Amino acid sequence: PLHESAWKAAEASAARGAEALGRTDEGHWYLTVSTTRPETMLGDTAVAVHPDDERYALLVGVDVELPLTGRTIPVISDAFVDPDFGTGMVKVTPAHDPNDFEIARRNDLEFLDILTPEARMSENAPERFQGMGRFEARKAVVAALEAQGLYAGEKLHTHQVPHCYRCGTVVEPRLSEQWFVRMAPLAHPALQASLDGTVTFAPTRWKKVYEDWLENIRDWCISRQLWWGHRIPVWYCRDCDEQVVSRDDPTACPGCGSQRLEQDPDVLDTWFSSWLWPFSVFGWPDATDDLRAFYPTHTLSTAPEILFFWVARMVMAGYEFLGEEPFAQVYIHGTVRDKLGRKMSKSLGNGIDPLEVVDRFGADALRFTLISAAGVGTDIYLDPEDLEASFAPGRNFANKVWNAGRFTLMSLGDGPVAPPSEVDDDLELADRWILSRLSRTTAQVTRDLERFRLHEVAERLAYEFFWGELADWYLELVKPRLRGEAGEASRQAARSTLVTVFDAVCRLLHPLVPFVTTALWNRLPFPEGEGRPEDLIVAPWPDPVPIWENPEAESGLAALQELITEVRSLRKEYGVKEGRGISLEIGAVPESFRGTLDVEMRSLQRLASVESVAIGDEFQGRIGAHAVLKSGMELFLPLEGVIDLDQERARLRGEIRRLEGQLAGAEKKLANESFVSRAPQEVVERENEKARSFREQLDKLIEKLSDLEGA
RNA sequence: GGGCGCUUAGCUCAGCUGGUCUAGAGCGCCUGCCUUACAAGCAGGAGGUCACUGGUUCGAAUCCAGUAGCGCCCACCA
Repeated sequence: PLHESAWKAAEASAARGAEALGRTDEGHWYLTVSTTRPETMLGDTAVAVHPDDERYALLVGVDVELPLTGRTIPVISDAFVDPDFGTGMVKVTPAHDPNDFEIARRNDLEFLDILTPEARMSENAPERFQGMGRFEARKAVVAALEAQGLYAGEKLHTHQVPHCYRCGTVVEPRLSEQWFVRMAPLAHPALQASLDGTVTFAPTRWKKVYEDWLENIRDWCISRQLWWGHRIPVWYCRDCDEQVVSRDDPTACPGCGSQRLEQDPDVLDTWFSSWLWPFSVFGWPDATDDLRAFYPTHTLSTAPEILFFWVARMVMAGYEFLGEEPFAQVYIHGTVRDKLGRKMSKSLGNGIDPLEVVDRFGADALRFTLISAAGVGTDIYLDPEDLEASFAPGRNFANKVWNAGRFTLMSLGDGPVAPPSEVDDDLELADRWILSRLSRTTAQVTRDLERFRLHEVAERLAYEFFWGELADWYLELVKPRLRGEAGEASRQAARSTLVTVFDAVCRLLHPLVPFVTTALWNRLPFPEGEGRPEDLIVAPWPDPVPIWENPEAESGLAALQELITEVRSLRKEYGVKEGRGISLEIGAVPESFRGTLDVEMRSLQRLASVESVAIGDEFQGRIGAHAVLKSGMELFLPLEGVIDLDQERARLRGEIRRLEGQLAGAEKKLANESFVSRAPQEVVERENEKARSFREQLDKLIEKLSDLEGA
């Protein structure tokens, strides 16, 4: 209800479309406001409108009677109010709403706390409501308004209310006294550290998030009403106004000498101790050796949701207490989520028990799986219901390392191992190849680790290098040599190479699969005269060895692989049983591959499972499987009686179609004037080379096909 | 409401400075193998209009804009 003195203004306002205004049958003016929490009206100390809202301009400053309370409160204006929401008029409850609290501070309003800590109506509420719970009071207030004919009705309004993260109870804001830390002076150096690159973030997008928060820094409430924690070191004197802040428990008030001191019942926010972590773990505030040796640290690895709570505050504390940043890099890893995208958490109970994973798949499998899933800036989705799907690959890899390691140790035997430099002259293609691959892999993996590209490390080092190159090819290639079948010099060269490579790969893999690599490395013989580090975990990280990098060995072995793979593929295509010995004929051998072929003849026979290999080009008119490799090399498997000619023709046609497509693509590019003139020379050259190779293969295949058409 | 991210094979995801990408891996699937390191394995295979539309460029999964869908974080209007 409005005081009669304001009725004139009300009438004028109503003419301007003031929606909140109404009039009783008796002609009394009143205001209607809406709320989702009717009981809070008992604590209202104003009604607010927007300063630019013409409809209500005349009413600002008038008094209204607040029903049920006997109190009179003013209409005020504040920019917070949204004129387009509801009637454009808001009730203001400073003690029980954060926004209203701010409005009250700006407008010098009263604060009336009508709730007890237990969320019952306090002595500040009208007597008839005192002691009621808030929900009970809500009903009672509505009923009381209704009884007085002051209730305008209700309307559905969907909004979100804060709930306790543990018990789900609706949280009511309530005025209280808390300790705060003034943050602006602390934030400044922490912001500067990011701006000037002293502290960097990976992925880089977190840099902006960090800086935005510090630029809009708010004071930090450090009081917590919890049972556990560091108690706030403040004592209040019961006999005077003195407050004592002290490290030691004071016994008497320094102001009046009273002994009646009472410590603040609250405890400190957990982060108030956690932000000291980078140096408190080293014994700070004592100037310990550890602190000198290890502070500042290098990289902090942490989760995105505590970037502000913890990371930013550690940087602040670092500068504040030690004058130096606590770490140079912050790596923000992904969050592990369940199938529905929910963060795995104890309270949701949607997590995976790491101990169960360790039990079923092994600790290395757990670690490896998470690393191989850790794409930069991406979350990790795992299905708690299907651990097999998530962790089997990790277990399989660890198992592979174990088996390859067992084989390595067994094959090396006991004799002394020569350092690689001493067997240099005896190194064979496979040795030179794997050393070359090792050096390149080392360089790549080191770079990937430095850039936190952990999943790339898993892919390149574990799958491509260890499994795909070392286990699948090198170990297979050197088996006979390790058995001594190619002579002692060859055996020693292979042993030396294998020890070198296995030692290095254990060091590289150690961060991914620490347990299995340690178990193997401890038993790995070391070359004569080479010092053995104390333990794998402290063994120096391998460096790339540029003199090992050997493009000829790599291309030679690649050609050998292609040859072997093609033979295997053809055998399979025509269902040639494992046991059945067949012969292989190779033609058009490139000059550069002749030497390799001679030397690796045995490897070829063994790995392609062919009984004999002949070099020649008398394939014309003969029945069998034909193929042409990238280098133009031709191969022929005489399979008369086994091969189905229709199938062979179809296969050749398929090959021809594939090559024609590739050739067409390359030729189209090369026919494009602007490609030839604008693309870098080497790109054009490469395209030319591709086209040439496609054409050569194509010509040969077409010839073979036409050869068969007549048969 | 503000900010950010994602969309590529049946599934989970790589693909960095545009050109070896007619696009890879693991799992799953098909075929053949218990080959004295490994069947949790070996060998061979099938499977993709790179969400859509437009733009930039000699050239786009990749860069830009828009659209659709999915998701995360922060704030929260009585």
